[in-house]
Amino acid sequence: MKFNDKIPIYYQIKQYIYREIIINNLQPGQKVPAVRQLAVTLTVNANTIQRALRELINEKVLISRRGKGNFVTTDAETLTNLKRNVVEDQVSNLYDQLAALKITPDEMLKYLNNYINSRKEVHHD
Amino acid sequence: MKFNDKIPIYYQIKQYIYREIIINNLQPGQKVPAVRQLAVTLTVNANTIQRALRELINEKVLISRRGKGNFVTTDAETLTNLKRNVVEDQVSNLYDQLAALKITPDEMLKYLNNYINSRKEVHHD
DNA sequence: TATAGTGTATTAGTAAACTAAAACACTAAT
DNA sequence: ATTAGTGTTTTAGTTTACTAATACACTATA
Repeated sequence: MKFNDKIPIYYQIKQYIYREIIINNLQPGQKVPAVRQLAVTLTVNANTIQRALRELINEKVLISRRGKGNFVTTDAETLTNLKRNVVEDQVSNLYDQLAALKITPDEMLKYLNNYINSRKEVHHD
Repeated sequence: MKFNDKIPIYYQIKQYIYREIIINNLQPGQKVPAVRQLAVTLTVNANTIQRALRELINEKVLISRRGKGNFVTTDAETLTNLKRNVVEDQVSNLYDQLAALKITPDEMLKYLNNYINSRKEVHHD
């Protein structure tokens, strides 16, 4: 996996697992790959995986069962909040960044429409 | 200044100076505050400021004159590219992040319209 | 020429992230 | 009981970012 060297790897792994849950590659109650397996797959040290998982467990997104594995929560509220928070954090972050460039909301909408529509045209695959 | 502890401070300072130039708080040819002054203003070490400035100088966004100061470039192309790149990087980054969540372009537009319009209503100041 | 204000470079020490290797705790299956 | 597969913890060493303090190079000016 390709990581951004400006952001801690463990943090990017957290976000990766958020995404896998949100798009249902990891379903509620499903077992997450073993720590050592993830370390191989993502080509990082097992301790770095463990650090990401520890935080996800603290956040109740994953449930740890010693000797068995780590499992995606089945709590509906946690899962709902997860998707909402991840999307909203990214959108609000963009909004704040563009606002800091003194771009008005109307200009943002115009620009985003142009950008996204141009990407749609390109995506004729 | 408040920094994101997940991203190197020198890198956030680069982005801060990009912004100051884009919104014309720092105009073409204008002198940037002195290294030691910026260190005080942003409450970081002077070496950290210097590292950010070094990269900006390498990128030709700033021009260094020893004994005099650092100055914003007057090169029109560099300045034009600066604004275009900063905005486009942020927008394309959001697009990619939302696409990774399997959100379609149409859904993005719908969501962004809702979000930005809701922010407009709030901003009755 | 001396001084103050610049940018630049060097040396040293600290903290966080990452890697590596090993040990420990628990579970399931043979 | 033993073994393999899990999660968890610990100890150690490296690298990067950051801070701190100092010195050096250049410019303008009193």
